[in-house]
Amino acid sequence: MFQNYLKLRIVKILDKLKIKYSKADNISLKYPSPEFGDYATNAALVLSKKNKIKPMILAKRIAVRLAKDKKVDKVKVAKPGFVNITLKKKLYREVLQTIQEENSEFGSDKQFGQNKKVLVEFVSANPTGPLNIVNARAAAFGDTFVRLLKFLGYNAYSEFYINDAGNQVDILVESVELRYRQLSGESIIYPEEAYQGEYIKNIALKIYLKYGIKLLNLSKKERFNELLENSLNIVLNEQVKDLKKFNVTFDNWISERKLRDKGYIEDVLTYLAEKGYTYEKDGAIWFTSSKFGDDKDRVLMKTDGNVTYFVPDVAYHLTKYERGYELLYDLFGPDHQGHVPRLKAAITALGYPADILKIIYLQQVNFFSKGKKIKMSKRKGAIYRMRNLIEEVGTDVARFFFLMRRANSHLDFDIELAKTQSVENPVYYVQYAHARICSIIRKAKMKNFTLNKFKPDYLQRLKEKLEFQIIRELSRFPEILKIAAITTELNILTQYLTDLATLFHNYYHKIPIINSDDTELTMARLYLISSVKIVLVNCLHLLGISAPKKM
RNA sequence: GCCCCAGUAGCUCAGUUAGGAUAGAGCAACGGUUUCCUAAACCGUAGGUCAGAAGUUCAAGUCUUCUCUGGGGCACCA
Repeated sequence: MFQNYLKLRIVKILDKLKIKYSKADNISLKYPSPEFGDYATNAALVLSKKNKIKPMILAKRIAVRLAKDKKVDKVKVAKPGFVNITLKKKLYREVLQTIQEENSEFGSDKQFGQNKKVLVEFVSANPTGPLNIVNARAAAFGDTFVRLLKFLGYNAYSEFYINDAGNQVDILVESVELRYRQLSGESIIYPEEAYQGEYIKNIALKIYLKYGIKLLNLSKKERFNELLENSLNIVLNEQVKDLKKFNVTFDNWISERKLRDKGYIEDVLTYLAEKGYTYEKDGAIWFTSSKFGDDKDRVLMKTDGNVTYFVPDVAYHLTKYERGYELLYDLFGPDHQGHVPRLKAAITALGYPADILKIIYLQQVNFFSKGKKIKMSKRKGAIYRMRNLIEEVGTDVARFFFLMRRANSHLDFDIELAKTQSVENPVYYVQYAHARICSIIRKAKMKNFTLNKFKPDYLQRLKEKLEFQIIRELSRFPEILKIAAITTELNILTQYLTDLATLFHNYYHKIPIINSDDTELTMARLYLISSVKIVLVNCLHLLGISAPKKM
């Protein structure tokens, strides 16, 4: 909370001392280990050479001035030239008051995002079957990321792109038709190329219950369209249901079919051709993507007259630009990485800035059950459904597990571990900290301690080292959120929660919070732990995880 | 062959917009804590050539180059 303030102070001091500095010097202001103080800066180390002053001497000069600041308690200079800053205890108390006043808004900073219009696209699964556990990681990550951006003052939207056109959809309809015919009494050998999953039978059954054998009387084209509409609806509804169970909602749904109907495909082909970025070879139409940083040129239209998957995707991304977003995030699996250079090439070719498109790669998730890796193949119907995962381990646990690791790391998800409700499971650890605080507050109420009678002066009674450590951790929350948003490393949030929970559990064991003989001290401590509660709740909420009052 | 990601304790992983001080957690191992607000917890001990090498720097797990190992990607599939 005080980082900005101290940064400005240091800059002012450097000016006064006539010390040369620039942004490139990377002056840091970090949280050192507690023994050194609250903040530490390397300014003297970084600037000594440029200004021809020994680091220790420069550090001392900075320290002397900094010590006079009204928020600073003491400043110490250490070994090579660090300046360690300790803030006044009064500020610690103000942190708690800020948290209580801002409550569910604590940590938010509407200035930070400057209302920038941001789009985050994720999941975007084919509507050819239920969502699987690979989609689940993207769902957890994307949803949390959007919540975070919104909290930080971005005008952020989540979007699901429905790939409801092309080959796979045709196979879906054909598969459903065969199952439908089987239900109608025809004896049909179900081919291997068709989708094998049980869900195809369910779709066919639903359609059969709705229409009976009526569809068989329709023309081939009409039947296809009926089956298509119905199948897509059923599958999409199921996907939405699963996402809802996973606490994931989307602001926008975009249909590829509708983009095609509106003529966006032809537009892309025309634009590229007009600019001279296409040519014909071997009966296909190619895009000169190699001119824009791609390895080689890519086919836009195949010899059979159909466009490749690439074209509607470009069309779709164009709409993102046309809709006025200033920052775009795509969450992709590792299998899409080869696809990105050509996408960016097309965007550049069409005159849009490709650099505002940020790709976040979510590495593969390996699921283990009883030490064995679970294998999946959609075609064979051997999928591990997102719904099954939610039913097995619960939304809270699943979301937390997905967000424990960096996006760039492969994730080993141990189902058995996730199911255990014990120490090993970090989710329970964090939630339990919250439940425990609620329990203490309940207990306190029974003994007639409520915060209604609280007075700020009572906070002066907080003197324990651990209490200051906790407040220090709480004061970091707003900065933690910003770092997470900028780096797109959401594991910082789960990490933070675990750290805060540890501090609290620790405190609980060492220091009795309710002390019937000392009302003021009890009040102060209740105020402290209810502040911890607020931060836990706010952070859990960003992660889409519940904060139970009892466990 | 080319491109992307990873390699840190026995295991799973952190190590932060920006290179800083003695590299941290959890699990597993070993030892301890229960008249007390939830033991779903807490405390302590042990555990490391940060894959390897060279370089840049006052300072490298972090940056650069090379090598090794693992995963993924290199379609007129989506």
